[in-house]
Amino acid sequence: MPARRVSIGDIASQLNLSPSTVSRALAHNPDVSEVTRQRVQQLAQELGYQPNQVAVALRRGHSNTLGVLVPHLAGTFFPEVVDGITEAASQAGYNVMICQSREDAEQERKNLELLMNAPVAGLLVSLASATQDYAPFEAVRAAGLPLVFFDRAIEGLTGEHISSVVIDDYAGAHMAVSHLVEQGCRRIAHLAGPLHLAIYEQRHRGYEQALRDHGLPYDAELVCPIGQHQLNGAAAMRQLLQLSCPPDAVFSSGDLALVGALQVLKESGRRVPDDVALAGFSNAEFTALTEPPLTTVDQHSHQMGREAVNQLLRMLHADAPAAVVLRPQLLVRASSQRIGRAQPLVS
Amino acid sequence: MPARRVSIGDIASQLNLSPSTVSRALAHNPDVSEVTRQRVQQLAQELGYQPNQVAVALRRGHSNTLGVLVPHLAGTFFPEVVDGITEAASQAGYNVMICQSREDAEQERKNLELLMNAPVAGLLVSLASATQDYAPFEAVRAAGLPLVFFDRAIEGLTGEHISSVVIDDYAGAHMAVSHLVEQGCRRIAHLAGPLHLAIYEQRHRGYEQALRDHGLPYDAELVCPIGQHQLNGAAAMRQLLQLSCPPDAVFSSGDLALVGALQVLKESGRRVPDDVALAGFSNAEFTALTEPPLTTVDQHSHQMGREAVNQLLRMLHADAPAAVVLRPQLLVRASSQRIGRAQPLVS
DNA sequence: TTGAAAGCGCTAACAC
DNA sequence: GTGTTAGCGCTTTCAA
Repeated sequence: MPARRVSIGDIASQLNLSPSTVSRALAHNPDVSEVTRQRVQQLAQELGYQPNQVAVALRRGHSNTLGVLVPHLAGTFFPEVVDGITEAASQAGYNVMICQSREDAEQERKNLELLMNAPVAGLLVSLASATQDYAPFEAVRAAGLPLVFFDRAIEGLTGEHISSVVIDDYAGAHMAVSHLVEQGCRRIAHLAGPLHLAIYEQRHRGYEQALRDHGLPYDAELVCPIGQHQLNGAAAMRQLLQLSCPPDAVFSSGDLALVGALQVLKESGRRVPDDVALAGFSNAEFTALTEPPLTTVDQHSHQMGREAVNQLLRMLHADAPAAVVLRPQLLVRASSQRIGRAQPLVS
Repeated sequence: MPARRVSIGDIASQLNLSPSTVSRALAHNPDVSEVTRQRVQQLAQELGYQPNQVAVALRRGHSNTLGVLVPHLAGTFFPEVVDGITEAASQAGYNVMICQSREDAEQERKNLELLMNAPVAGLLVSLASATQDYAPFEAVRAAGLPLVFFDRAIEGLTGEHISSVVIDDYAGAHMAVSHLVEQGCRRIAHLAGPLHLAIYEQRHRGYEQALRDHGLPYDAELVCPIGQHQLNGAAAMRQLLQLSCPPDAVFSSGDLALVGALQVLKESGRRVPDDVALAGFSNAEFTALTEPPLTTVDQHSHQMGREAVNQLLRMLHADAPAAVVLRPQLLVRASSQRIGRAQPLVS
């Protein structure tokens, strides 16, 4: 027989007080006398009183829950961001409700609706790749609900209560490619992602500009716009090796495609990084486990989550929205390090 | 100026009806006349009426939200389980609230409290590794809230509304080790996890029994109880290679330690699988990316999530609790395949 | 077939 | 200091 939850009314009647007094005592309202406060607190403790958050939310008109909507939880990126969100939210006394759109616009719309009715104090959203229609987000804006986009934002959508936290993809790609040039590479291929997605377009731009900044030509035959999967990376690498003048380095917009390229290079007898140097993007877990370990661009995913919560909290305190751009970090590993490295153990 | 949410009262007054009639019409209550129902539905549609779920939950005394509590979202396992949970819950009309205990008992207690007050219709929990005190779970049981443990359960805790869904770790380990024996391995080492955790203890038992079942001796010097990290696996492998009679195969209770072992083997000039065959546990993403790809035991994580929701739904429909044990699947890859494989491309 | 009224548990304005 | 009252939005008796 489950023990019925104890309510403020229960405490009130046991103490011959009114519910309001009990409520005030529990809230440390200074109006209530010290004696009463103590009596109430003690009994609440004994009875194991827990406030009914639903009633509180109904009364207040808002809850202390933040809604999170991510495309998926596969790979390492989104789980790490969510981790950062959870951590920061919990420190600020908020809890977190997580939904997945599974990269589907319709599912995304449903989840938005669900979260708005949950209800939540604010939303943290990373767009599904399939999203074309931004009407559901207009609805969020119309409702005046604070909204922070992270990683994947809607470029045009701004508003009183809309912020964004993204990474500087352009800078990340520029750093990686510049590094390859500094290691002596002169023909740097690019495994691009789908260029209609902003992040991949930016990385491509960073690649192109870095080449120009170092006086190297941009050669379209070195750019492979592929889906970011291992097999695609392998296929693209095979094609690149067929060129009359094959590349001496590869910069990939994703780590998975780069692993495919690495495998093809090793099969074909090329040495990495001596014959072909490699750099990727995302700092996926496995990049540290390959041989050689892969140079990659870290996206500060955990911090992105924390920062997104910060922005949301700011807006909840009626501060102005902001567009935060985080600077990524290049992790140089053996796959790209030609100069200044230790000698190999086996000659 | 955010448009105020439209409520049942708003619809009622616009239509000169009472709130109760509108509520009934919206709920497809057969008592209400067809005409009225249509008028109400239409206006609700036009005004974009969305029920306030908080009010509904307060009224009903329960919500349509399921609470999920996981130790963390790193790696692939828990995200995949959560994915399965989300999918199944959403199909059944429930939404999901996810919390992380970060492997910390105190955080776990707090989150349980939070979810119980959220409130949720039921709980899906995987224990934090640090949890010793099961009192918070007793409280859940006392409250009569349906609870499903997945992957990491409390062995002793049973009750009217407590189910569990776990994988058969013993069988998984037994399958992997039997496979190694069938491939001709006779001295099989074991990189065990911390044996005070049930899953690692079970895997160790499966390892031991598989040896006995094939008439092989159990040799304690081949068993390394280590933390499941890459460096630990590497260190353990180095030690194993020092033995006067080193192993011809390694079964690891985790994939990460196995990667460490693989790297040490390659550095030392051993061939995998010809000199030393390898098998791991978990089917981590990177096991398909190493060279050679690693044989490993898949835990059906996605299906575990779906099954956990099924069990919860059953209990919500007043069915009896159950203890479900999923059978894992051995994925044979090149790291263990000595016989019946294609000849290598390069001789 | 519809309406009036009560109440889920809590808080805040307003009395006293 | 404390109590009274009202109401958040919804559903569900009960009465008409």
